[in-house]
Amino acid sequence: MTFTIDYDPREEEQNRQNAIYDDLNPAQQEAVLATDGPVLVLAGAGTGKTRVLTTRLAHLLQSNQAFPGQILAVTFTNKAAQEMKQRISNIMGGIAVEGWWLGTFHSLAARMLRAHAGLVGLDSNFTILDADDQVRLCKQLLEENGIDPKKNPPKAVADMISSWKDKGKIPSDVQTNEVGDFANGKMLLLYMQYQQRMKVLNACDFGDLLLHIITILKNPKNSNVLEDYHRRFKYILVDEYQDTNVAQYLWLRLLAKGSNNICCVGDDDQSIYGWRGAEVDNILRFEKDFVGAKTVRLEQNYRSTGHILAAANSVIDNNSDRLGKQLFTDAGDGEKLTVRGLWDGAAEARWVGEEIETLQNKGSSLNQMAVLVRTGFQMREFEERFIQLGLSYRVIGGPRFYERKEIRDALAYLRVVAQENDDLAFERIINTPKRGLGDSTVKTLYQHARAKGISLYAAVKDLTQTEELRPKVRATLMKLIDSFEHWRSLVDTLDQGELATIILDESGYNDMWKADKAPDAPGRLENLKELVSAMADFDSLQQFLEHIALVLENQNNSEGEFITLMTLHAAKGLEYDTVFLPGWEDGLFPSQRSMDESGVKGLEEERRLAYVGITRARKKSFISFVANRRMYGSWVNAIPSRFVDELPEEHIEAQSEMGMMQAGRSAHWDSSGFGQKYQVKPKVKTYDSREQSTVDGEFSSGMRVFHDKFGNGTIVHIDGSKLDINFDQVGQKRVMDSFVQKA
DNA sequence: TGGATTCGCGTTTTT
DNA sequence: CGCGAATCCA
Repeated sequence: MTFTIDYDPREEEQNRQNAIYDDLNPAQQEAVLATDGPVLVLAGAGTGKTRVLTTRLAHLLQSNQAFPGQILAVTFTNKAAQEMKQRISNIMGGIAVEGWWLGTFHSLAARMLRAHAGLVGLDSNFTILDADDQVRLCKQLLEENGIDPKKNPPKAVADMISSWKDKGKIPSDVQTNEVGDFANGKMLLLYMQYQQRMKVLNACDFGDLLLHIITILKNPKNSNVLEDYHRRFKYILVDEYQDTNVAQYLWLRLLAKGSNNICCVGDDDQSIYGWRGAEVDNILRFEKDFVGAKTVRLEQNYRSTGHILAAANSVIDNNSDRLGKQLFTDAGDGEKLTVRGLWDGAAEARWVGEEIETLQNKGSSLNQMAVLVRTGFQMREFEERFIQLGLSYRVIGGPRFYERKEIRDALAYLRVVAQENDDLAFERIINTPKRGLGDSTVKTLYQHARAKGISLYAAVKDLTQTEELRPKVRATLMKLIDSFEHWRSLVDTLDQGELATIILDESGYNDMWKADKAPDAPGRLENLKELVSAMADFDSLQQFLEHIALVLENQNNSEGEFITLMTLHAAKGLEYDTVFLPGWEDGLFPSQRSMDESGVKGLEEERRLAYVGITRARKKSFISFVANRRMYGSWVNAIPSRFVDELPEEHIEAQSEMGMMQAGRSAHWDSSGFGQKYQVKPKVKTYDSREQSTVDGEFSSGMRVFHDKFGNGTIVHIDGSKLDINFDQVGQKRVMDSFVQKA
């Protein structure tokens, strides 16, 4: 494999600096130079992790300890991989480098699996299914097994299967006590059926990429394959090690057994992917599994100023489950964090907008600012405000290009061309655009396919040879098959962009949108054009399909100045001068769901997320929370996050808008500011109809308030009970009477 | 079969 | 509130 990187001589000097070891502190040097044997680098936020890993790689090459292709460098995100490639290429003088093994777990595993697909009963041109395909497949399986998809959501089934795969478990590895009574206790059966279907579809999901390759490498029959990789990889480097799951760990361990030269860099305090199967325990296991492992700690933070680091340290200190690091900085105190309470989300967005403009007026660049939210829906309010203010912004991790309906449809056509067994893709477009093939036809086709154990596409071919279908339907299907055969014959002669254009025209898909008078139809046609031009960058159709399945990137960011808007998860590994952290309300952040599902563990992971958020800032962090947040079109009364309480006063500058917060005799903010320590407990009087008496209570997070258009007659749910509430809203003040309606 | 309309429910986080 | 899915009607 070859990749070429644009070489910018202006960057050369700066990038060469990355290779100068004298410039590193002693701990960093140790991590770079200890090339023999296993090394675990426990590195805090902003301690130069990436730099150490990159320098180590460069050092291995420059000292001729390894050639390109002998180093396996695994990153967590594709972006990190690109960055690493860029930096190393610059260090090495911008040459094209042959034989690189650098990328995410999934892309590297996919590459390995293509080479050995036959060993697990797949063709090397297997399709990679995305999350949506997985869910649809699960739904089909539920229906086939007569399990109610309403009680047992297909998404939950897919999640459960994925979590087994994350743990490196094939169906026979699953213990009976792991199954539970979900899906009528048939989860294991569903998992087996799911895997069978994947073989028929000649497909893999994300988890399979790793799982299959582990299965292959573990099997003594394939010892030659494993030995081959052992010979090949002299050094293994892993970034963001705290986020590896068990499957990834097993994969690494198998590959590292050869040379025993493995270097993992991670920070247990930044482990934020537990919900996806990441295990911090992998760090602990490392020292047990790789005997004689050297552990290096990086504790000097070069990113943030004193107050920011102290606040972050103090928050993370509330976690009990830590390996323990104490970060320090020489950068001076800098500015205190600003903590602000506001009335509602709109006010919060207005305030953030003001602060941004103030910073801009002082000469700060938008490129050095970011707004980091807990969940995606929080973004909307900021976008609206930024548009009003004319602030350029960019959203990372929002609705993705490749998840748009029109793009997925177009891809489905291409997938069927590339691989005719891809039932999920075929089903998606069999009647798109409308061809008069309805549910009942598809059902007949599926019945035939199931009965004969063949794919949907093959079933169509079969049935069009018989008299079973209505003549009109039969003719339509024959035409469709002919089209696909035709397009497939063009794969080798046309480039994939041209092919896509032909398919979109001949299938009538473009026409469908041209005829559509919906306001978003022209935009969809634009997106399709964009898709075609994006395809030009790839060597083959299959390569393109694999790229989009694994590398779900957003459109590349244009030139100019933008403030970045993204989730805390997406902010991993990034840094900005100024960071805004809105929505610090209990239930939102920490997320209620995380706490309900995982208890203290969940809470600690949320706290690590807070730690990640604060430590993204070099110079200044703004934290905010609101009293009222709109969710699902109704209002939720919120109380400040417990993480706000955990910020030490000496590092904080607290602001409040008490005039706005004061609220009659019920829901109110403590007028002494943030109460004892920022905590604010709105109070509510309730009338309990069973007790026939009035009770004083506190608003808790998660209570839902449904306003009618007058602001009255609203309902609050607490643990299933309902309250009717009357609001008198005068200006910003509100008075609330409540009584229990039903318990 | 397809279009129109109502219904019901959701929002963590993502490779 | 807003979207996809189920349901209803031509």
